[in-house]
Amino acid sequence: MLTEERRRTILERLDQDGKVVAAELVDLLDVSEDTVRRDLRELSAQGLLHRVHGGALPSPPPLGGFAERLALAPERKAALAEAALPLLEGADVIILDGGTTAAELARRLPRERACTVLTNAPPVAIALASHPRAEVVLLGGRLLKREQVTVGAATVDALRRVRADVAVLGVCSLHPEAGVTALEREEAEVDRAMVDAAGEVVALATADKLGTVSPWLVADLADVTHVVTDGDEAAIAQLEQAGVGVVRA
Amino acid sequence: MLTEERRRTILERLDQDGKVVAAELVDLLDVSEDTVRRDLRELSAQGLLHRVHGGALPSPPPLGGFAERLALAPERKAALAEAALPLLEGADVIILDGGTTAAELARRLPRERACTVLTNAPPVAIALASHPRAEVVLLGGRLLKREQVTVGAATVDALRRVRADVAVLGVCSLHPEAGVTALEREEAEVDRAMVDAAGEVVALATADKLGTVSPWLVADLADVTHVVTDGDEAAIAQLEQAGVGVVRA
DNA sequence: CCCGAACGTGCACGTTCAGGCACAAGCGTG
DNA sequence: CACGCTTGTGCCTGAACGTGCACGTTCGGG
Repeated sequence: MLTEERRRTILERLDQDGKVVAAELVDLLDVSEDTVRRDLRELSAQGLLHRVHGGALPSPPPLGGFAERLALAPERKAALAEAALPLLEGADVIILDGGTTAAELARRLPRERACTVLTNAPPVAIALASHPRAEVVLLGGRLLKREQVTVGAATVDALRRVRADVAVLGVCSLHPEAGVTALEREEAEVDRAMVDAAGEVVALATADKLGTVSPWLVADLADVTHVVTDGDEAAIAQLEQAGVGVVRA
Repeated sequence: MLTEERRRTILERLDQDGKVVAAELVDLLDVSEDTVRRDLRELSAQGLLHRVHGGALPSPPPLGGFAERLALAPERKAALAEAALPLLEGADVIILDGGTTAAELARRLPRERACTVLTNAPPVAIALASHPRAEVVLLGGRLLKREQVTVGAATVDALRRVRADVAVLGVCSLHPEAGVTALEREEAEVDRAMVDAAGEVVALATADKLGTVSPWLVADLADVTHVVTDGDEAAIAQLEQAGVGVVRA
């Protein structure tokens, strides 16, 4: 393994996990502890990471649009995103919803993956701007500030002109009977258009969203191909009974 | 095997695997190590790959990315943005271009200002998401990764359906005779649509952009209502002589 | 306060590099 | 055809680089 390649791997790892431990890198990279330390020292000198005893942390606190929500249970969102990746393997055209989990997924899209990603979320678009092969299409519309997604007729209209292989939704609420629901009417409209435009629908739902219901319907459970969740087995069983494929994070 | 053919193979290999190792290329191409190193050196000089000890990695995305430009002379950009604010006072509907200077302007828009802002730049949209009164409309389209703006038919089309009071362009090049020009064809197309859609046109240009010309025409100087710049008096005089209102930052 | 883990430094070894030189093949010119 | 020029290649040598090991030092939790 080339030196610089190894250092890139370290930075990638740091970006994904939010930290790196020297001892773990020894195993991962299959080099001596000395080399790891030298790498960390060098990267730190370049300002690319913040060196601490035993490992390193990201140099500037992970910058990005909505850092507040991003800080909320980041490791669970990361796990969800990671678990959802295999579901996208064959897809050429992917629709990505807004939300922090979807943004996490965008950041983790393998660099060698060539595909077209449609999204209505500026943070997702920015995350994908550094991806070397993805073609990114932003769906225009009025910006919903709290959610940082575009909504409205223009967004829905743009989705009507697309056939995607898969849509990934970071859902607000997911209930075995009520299906996928959202807090905002306009967001639900757009999400519904996404479901209609895609062949498969993947729903990302952290445990706290399972079994809850919000006012606006996005999709019946029958429209959802896979649910990716870290919920407990009871909730998962309910979903599976309803005929949905569940992926455990 | 011909020299160029061999180098092509190296690049192919690099694209495929994400890296090439000098020692492996010796076997693959059946030439001496020296020749491989010479090839790598030459390709590196052409900017087609990134040479490292023991092999090569893909050349990093051409510098001048959004994140890098952000750090470039921030105080001058802030001054320009501040100086441009009074020009927007009466405007209800504002078109904001991409670029770091425009993003700075978005951040400085007074919180009590109620207006509608149209932009094709996700970073600008995110900056405005924290603004309490601005209605933000994002123009959809394909994302130009380096510039972090959307371009293409969809973007231009959306602009055709709008009448704005003023468009603010963070210009690439501004020349007393050639007018406003841009480096990217597609960006120029969108900027031109912005100019057409707006009653007034404000161009933001740091000193280093005055007197320069880029390949793609955005607007004649006659179409520009005001230029905001921190350039020297000589350059400013030239512009004023051409009939443009100049605001000094 | 103590002890183990993490750290920096100096050193040795093998690998990789750059530049100089020689040789051969392709090329245009007289 | 002979000639010299250019280009591409391989080999050589000294220098630079990257890595692992050994040693003594510092750090931080119990």
